[in-house]
Amino acid sequence: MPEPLCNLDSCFLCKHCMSEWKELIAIKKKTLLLKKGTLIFKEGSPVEGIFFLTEGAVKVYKQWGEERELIVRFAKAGDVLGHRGLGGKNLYPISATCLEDSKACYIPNNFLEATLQANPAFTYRLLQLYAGELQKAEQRMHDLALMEVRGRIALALQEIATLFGIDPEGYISISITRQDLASYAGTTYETVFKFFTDLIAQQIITTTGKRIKINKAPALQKFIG
Amino acid sequence: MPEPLCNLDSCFLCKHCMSEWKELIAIKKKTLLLKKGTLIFKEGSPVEGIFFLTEGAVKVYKQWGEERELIVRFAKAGDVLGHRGLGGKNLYPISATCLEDSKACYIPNNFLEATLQANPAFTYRLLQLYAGELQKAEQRMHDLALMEVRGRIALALQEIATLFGIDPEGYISISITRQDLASYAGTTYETVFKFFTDLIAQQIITTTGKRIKINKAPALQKFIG
DNA sequence: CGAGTCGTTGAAAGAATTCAACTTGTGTGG
DNA sequence: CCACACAAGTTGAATTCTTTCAACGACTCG
Repeated sequence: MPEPLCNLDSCFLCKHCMSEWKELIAIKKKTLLLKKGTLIFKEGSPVEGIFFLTEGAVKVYKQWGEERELIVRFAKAGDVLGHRGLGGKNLYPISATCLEDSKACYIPNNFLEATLQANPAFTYRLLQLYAGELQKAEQRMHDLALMEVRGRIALALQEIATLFGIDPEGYISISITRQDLASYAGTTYETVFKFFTDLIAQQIITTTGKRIKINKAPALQKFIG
Repeated sequence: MPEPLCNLDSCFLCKHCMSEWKELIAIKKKTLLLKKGTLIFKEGSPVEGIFFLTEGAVKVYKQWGEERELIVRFAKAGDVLGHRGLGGKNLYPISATCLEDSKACYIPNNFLEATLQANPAFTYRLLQLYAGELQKAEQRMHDLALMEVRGRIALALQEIATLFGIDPEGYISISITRQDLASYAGTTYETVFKFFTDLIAQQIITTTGKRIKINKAPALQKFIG
């Protein structure tokens, strides 16, 4: 069996899609380069395949009216994108936009379905992935419905720090706007702002430009618990 | 091929699990009878199988503290229960309780996994089911986060009417407490109450005991739009 | 240099929850 | 059959929290 084509531990594709290796090489070689801000797919457009993100960061969100949006989740290297389109109407129920420069493999539906048939283990693994995402989605549903705003913002910070990690200086390894944070926590820009002012005053967090550092995780936790 | 064992059009099991028919008959014969109010499974307990609901109605919910809960979804005849436990830690992330007398088939994990291996079509179909539920979960996440309370209550009424149908007299075919409605809409009992008072005053809905009838669907829709 | 946008802050308005009181209904024991 | 107690249903008022609005300052781009 050939070596995996990327060094990513979490590359779903390399780890679980061994059966169609030749085609996989072809797909890997056509890795898409996506600039920060690129719209990968848009709510309502037809689904023709799914994406495996191999590098970067992406926000997955739903829009409401012209102004408001809810960020459903963030995706990082190793995550799968657009797989919700599989069942039903074959229209993307959500949009996805790059938060940083990113790389992704695009798997057209016909190849995906061939793989699903030829490789039951892959299908089963994908099933588990879905089950996990369902759990996360329902947890998040719960958080958005029952927690109060400041708790949701604190939780958002914590989750983003865990997901994208922190750099050697202690800053969260992704630059995220207050607007995106608000969209993730299901609140408004100003509310995030005022809460940040509080957090900074209490030295629970520090900001340098758009970089955020969590100084006192336990204090942050208190807003969540 | 033998005839299906239940007349349910939407019985996922009969429609998609043809490969292990003998065992299926055995399972079908052991259909569980569940009285109204029965706790089918509880958050945090180990997953040993999944349920196919063949009759009745079930609420699937998460608890928070001792008092509050969020109803994640309702399940009716034909729906699958407990399948979120598949991936990960093998602990139920949610609880499920019967809203009415119900019937369900229980599929132990070992039989389920044998079926998944022997019957790729079944696995694929399950995958699509998951994708559909993910879409619904994310839509609901969006609704809970961005809509205001009265809109969420109106939407809850609409969804429940669609899901469980209406009887010949026009009443929603399930008796649901205001508390459950509040738990589904992510709000409090009293708020549902006050909104109901409004709706009844405007003759948008009528109630007789615990039965609810929607008289003016368009007027209800206005709170949602 | 000016205009405009973005970031920041305070004050007011609005919405929902909480609290508390009151009413209705139900079941039990006399 | 009645009286009482307790639980459930119902309503109003006040508090709390969040959003919205509006204004100000800073920074950027033309």
